Amino acid sequence: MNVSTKSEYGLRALIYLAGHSAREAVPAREIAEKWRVPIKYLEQILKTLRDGGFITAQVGVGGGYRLSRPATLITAGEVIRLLDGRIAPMGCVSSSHYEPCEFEPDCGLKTLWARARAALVGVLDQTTIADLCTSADRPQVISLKSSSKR
Amino acid sequence: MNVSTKSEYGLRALIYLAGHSAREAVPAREIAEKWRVPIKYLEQILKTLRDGGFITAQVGVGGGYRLSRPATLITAGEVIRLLDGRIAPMGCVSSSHYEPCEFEPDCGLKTLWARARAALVGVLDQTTIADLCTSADRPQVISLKSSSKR
DNA sequence: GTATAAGCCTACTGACAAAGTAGGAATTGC
DNA sequence: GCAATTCCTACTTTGTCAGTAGGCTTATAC
Repeated sequence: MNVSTKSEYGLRALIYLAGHSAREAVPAREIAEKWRVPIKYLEQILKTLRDGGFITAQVGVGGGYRLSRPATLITAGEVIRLLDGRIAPMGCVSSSHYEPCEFEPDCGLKTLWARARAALVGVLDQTTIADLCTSADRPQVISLKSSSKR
Repeated sequence: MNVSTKSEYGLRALIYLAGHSAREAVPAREIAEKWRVPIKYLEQILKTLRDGGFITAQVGVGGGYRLSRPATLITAGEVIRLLDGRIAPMGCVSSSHYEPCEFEPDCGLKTLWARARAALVGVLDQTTIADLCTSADRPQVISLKSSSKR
């Protein structure tokens, strides 16, 4: 029942980006220093987030990352699914990564896992990055108008 | 976000025991065959469950295990805590295995983890072994009030 | 057109925990 | 005495997580 550091760092990075204007590119180095994460590791995570469509990257001097959607439209659940692979406690009740169980349909545990999953997903898919910013020490989220990035 | 096989096998074992009278000792071998679990591994799990007070063991010919409490009074949460160690997604929101986070109290994620934990615990601590028996193919639990929905 | 600051890409590695294996000792019933 | 059972402890295997490492590519400033 653990969340990986990937998800943790990924969410932190998004929270940090949400505290900056979408006009401003934030370099990975800055995020890494803020949260004391190894930069090379963070780079990998940011790459995944980019491939997942959460952020856009700008190469070169003065480059960096920015959110590609408003923070209100990014849920924790999406991010965790991307970085951790699955939210459900067992594969047999996962929608994104379903794996049948040997004892289906008579496995007494399926009900339990299904309820647990539903409870978890309910929270994670309903909490957005913006929600998380209000409780952090970061400056409040700057309201992002859809700046029509690619 | 995964439940270990220990918890899985442990819960299965308890479900199986719940399908038998408390007067009847069920040998580990029988449980192992039923659920196709390596018996030596199951033995370790049963030992932990015994130490945890969920079952009692009887050594010798005709011996085996039986529940030491009614199935309605054993929750999945207790069992998972015993076998897996912790339910919360992060140590910083665990009551049983609390571990402070480097960024407290300004870590924006704590709220999220706390909500996720509450949702999970709500399900796991409210589902009993008896609830799980009603959906399994095993004989119904003796004198069980059915409360499962959905 | 070169220096520099960024991201991009892929491979490798060390540590740890999960999942099992193994072997026998102790206990009990027939 | 023998067989069935639990009890106990140590060992092993395997896979994943959490990084490390090193170089490549792209963009900007001068």
